[in-house]
Order: sequence, then structure tokens, then C-alpha cells
Amino acid sequence: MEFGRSLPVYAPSAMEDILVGTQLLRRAFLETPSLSASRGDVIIAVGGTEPPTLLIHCGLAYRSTSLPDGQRAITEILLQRDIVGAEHAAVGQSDREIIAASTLCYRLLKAARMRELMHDPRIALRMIALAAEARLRTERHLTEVISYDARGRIAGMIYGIYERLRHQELIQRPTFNLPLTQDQIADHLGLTMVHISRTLRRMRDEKLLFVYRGVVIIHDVGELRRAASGYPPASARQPVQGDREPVG
Amino acid sequence: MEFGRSLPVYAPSAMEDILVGTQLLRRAFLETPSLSASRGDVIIAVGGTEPPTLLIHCGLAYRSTSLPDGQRAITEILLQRDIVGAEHAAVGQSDREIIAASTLCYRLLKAARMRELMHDPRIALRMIALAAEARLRTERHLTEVISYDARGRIAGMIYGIYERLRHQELIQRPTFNLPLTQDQIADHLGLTMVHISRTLRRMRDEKLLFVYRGVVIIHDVGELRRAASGYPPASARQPVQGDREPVG
DNA sequence: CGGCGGATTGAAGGGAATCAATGCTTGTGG
DNA sequence: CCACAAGCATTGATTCCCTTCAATCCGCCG
Repeated sequence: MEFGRSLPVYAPSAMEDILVGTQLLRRAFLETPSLSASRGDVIIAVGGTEPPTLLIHCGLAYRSTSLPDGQRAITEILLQRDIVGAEHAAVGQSDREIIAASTLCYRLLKAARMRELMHDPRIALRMIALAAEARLRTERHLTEVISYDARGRIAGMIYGIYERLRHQELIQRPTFNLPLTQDQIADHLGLTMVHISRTLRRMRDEKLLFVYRGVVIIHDVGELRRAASGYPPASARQPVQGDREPVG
Repeated sequence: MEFGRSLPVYAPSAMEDILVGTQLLRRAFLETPSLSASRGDVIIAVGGTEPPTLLIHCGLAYRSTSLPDGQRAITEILLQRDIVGAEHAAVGQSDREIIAASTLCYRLLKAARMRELMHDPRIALRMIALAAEARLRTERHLTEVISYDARGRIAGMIYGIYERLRHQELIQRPTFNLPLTQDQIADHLGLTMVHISRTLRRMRDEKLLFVYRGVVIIHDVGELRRAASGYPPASARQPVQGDREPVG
């Protein structure tokens, strides 16, 4: 299987159990009160013992860490319906914090309760699956940061979010809200805000996508997918007649 | 908790169960035949359905993926006693392959057997813990690649491996074997072999560490740890009296 | 209005990539 | 026993993507 943007595939013989586990876990979440937070609020702090597991109902959050020199690294973008930190059932503390990027509604499940629920092997399987999904996303992101330039990384990020939203049937068209500042995007992709701004501008000129004030419009999904696989822009591939100049 | 190199902490109330689960899982592995592979062999290929879980007895392996343009990204370094792919119990296929970096002895546990074992909640908890550890390592690596320059990345990698080996009590002194070529290190850190070579040379001149033909000797563990936290070399800091590190 | 967070744009500099040549081991075969 | 090739590592010269520094602009809100 080539490195692609496809979503994780469950083991066929585990599928049924996982689906039941998904339901059961969701039900457990729904027994807890619905909470809300506003932009910038810390949902799960570092240092707390036995951090809970988080279900996001609406809004966007991110997982980040602060380095000694003051730099921030955003390791994961968290969307609606994501369940975050299933592994907190086993790990006593996290060195990442989870922060609301927009107004957020969510629910929390205590670590102890998670361990209780895990006595049902179907829920345990679901938790493994959740951990595997998160891992897959992180590894993909890592691969992009290791291998791609700014254009490829941005394409990978936007296309990945697009696919996740589409898979959840949260959007039909290639347009969505992305309440992240360019500074946050930069800390996610390992670039500077200045360079994000420039690269977004070039991608807009390329008629690939449009990002402005928290709104994303993908103009050319196919080309974005290619870019997210590391391919350079068409104009840079072949100096065919009628092609545009290489951008400076 | 600051971003550091410390190893994961288990939830106190889960500790006992996890330890039992560790034993049980190890026992299950020992019921399978011991296998061996030589340098370059593919242990777990991409595309195979229901890939097994892997226990490494001796030697070193890595997890990698190939991009359409032929580039390779090595996302994880796997050491002795590591259990790899616990999440394969739930995920039907992996888009990463696992390759022996040296002569390797290992055992495999089928996904179906993993799911059976998971009916014991203690083993399930152990599997979650394993997934969490792997995730932690990957996130740390991601953070380093996002935030650090070549020197910091190399320091992070070497110091991380040193800590893992030490924690397993596989080494006492700051010296170990690392059967990776500079090309492989480059594909792990998102740099080129040429630049790895140059940077290792500079770090050797700095009397920080020595890497030659698969042997690592850390000369200054304290300074390496600092470097692995993103601090620049002492010589680059202001030689002003009482100068303090960049503030967090 | 004034201030502020966020975004844009320009100019200059640096870290890493690329291109290219050379050296060093190791293993193989004549 | 030496020649030779292959894989890996080193080093220099040049190029380029991205950072840094700095100025400006825009929309928002007290």
C-alpha cells in the first residue's frame, strides 16, 4: 500500500466488535455532562495526574507542547467527534496540553471509568483502534514534516482535515472552517508564520486553495491531493508552452 | 511537566494490572517460535492483511515508509525488548514496513491471538500502555523535527536511545551500538546524509559525542541532554557572566 | 480614536540541500 | 595476494528554501 491519505482500515474479523465498542463508548460519554470552553482555554493541562479522555462535540482543539526556549509545537489537530487520549487509561500523565482553538463543546470521561469500561473487550478493542488512528495521523504528519517542503506540508494538512471531515460526513463540499491562526499552523508544520503566509499566497495564485480568516476553500481537490503526496506544482514539472513562470 | 526526555509514567491505580499484563503478554510471546532475520530484511511488509505484533529480542529494526517520489521516511527506531504493532489487533493493515537494521532475533504474535489475549483486561491495559509509549516517542520525535535544527535533532535521537537502553538496563555506560547508516539517520531526522556527516563532525569537535561505524560514545551526557532539549552549544551562547538560558 | 492581534510584504542572511569529487572498508574473484 | 567493485562516509563549492528582521496594513473592539 502506497503512502496515501486513505483512512485506517479495521481488521475484518475485528470490525463487528469495534462497531459495538464504538457505540458503548459513545453511550458512556453521553452519561457525562456536556461542557464548553472558549478559544484559548486549556482543556487538559500538563502535569495533572490521571488525565481524562475527551470527546469533542463541536469546535476545534489542538494538542501542543511548549519547549524550554518558549517555542510551541502543535502535534495534532482535533476535530469534531474526535476522541482524544484514550491511552490516558494507562498513562498517568501527559506532557502535552489540549487547547481549544475555537468555542468548544465537549465531554470528559475519567481515566478510572475508562479502565472500568475496558473490561468489555469490545470497548478495549475500540480504544486500541482509537490509539491506532491517532498514531496513524501523527506518523503521517511526521512523514510530511520530514519529507515535504512548505507547499507539501500545507497541502497535507488541509487535505487531511478535508478527508477527516468528509469521512465523518460533516461536509459535502470542499469548504470548511479552520479556526487556526497562521501562527498556529506554522507551529504545527514546523515553519514560520511569515512563510505560511507567503506559501498560502502562492497556492492561492496557483488556484489550488483559498484560506482567509478561518475559512478554507479548496479549488482543485485533485491537485491538492497530488500536492499532499509530495508532488510539485504542475507549473514546475514541465516547461510546457503556455505554462506559467516558475514562482519566485 | 516540561518537555523532557523522561519515560512514560503509568497511572498509579493501573500499575499493578499493567505489570501483570506485561508478564502475561511476554509469556504468550514465548510460546511462539523464535525467528531471525539479517540486515535489510523486511519483517512486516506493507499491504499484508492483519499484520502480527512483533517482539524484538536482539538487534535493531526500524519502521519506515516510502513516498511516491522514492524518498524514504523512517518514523521509528525499534530496540531490543520493544513490542511493536500492538495496535495491529484492531487495524487491518499498516502503511509502514518494519525492516531489520542489523541481525535480528524476534517473535511474532498473530493479530487474532492478540485479540484473544485482549479478553484479559490486564493484557488489554498493557496493550494500551504499549500504544501510548509508542505514541509518546513518535510525538517527541515529531516535536524535535518541527522545532530543532540538525544538532538538536541528532542529540534528541541519540539521547532518546540512550535513555531507552539505560531504562531497560541494557547498558550501564554512555556507549552503545547503533547499526544505522548515516543515510538511515538522515531519513529519520528529515535531513540529508551529507548534513548528518557534517553535523556529527561538529559535535565530535565539540567533544559532545562520537559516532563511528555503528558505535556511539557519549562524551558529555549532561550537555547532550541540554542539546536534546533544544539548547544551542555552549560556545554559541553569550559568554556573559551569569547568562541564563532562553526563558520559557 | 487608538491600540492590538493577526496578516502581508520586502530585504537580507543562514542553515541545509544539491552537486560533485575523493577516501575508506569490506567482500569477492581472479 | 592483489585488484576491483560496492557501500558508506567525508569534504568542498554552490544554490535555494526558509528564517529573521522590519515595516505596513487590516479588521476589530474597548
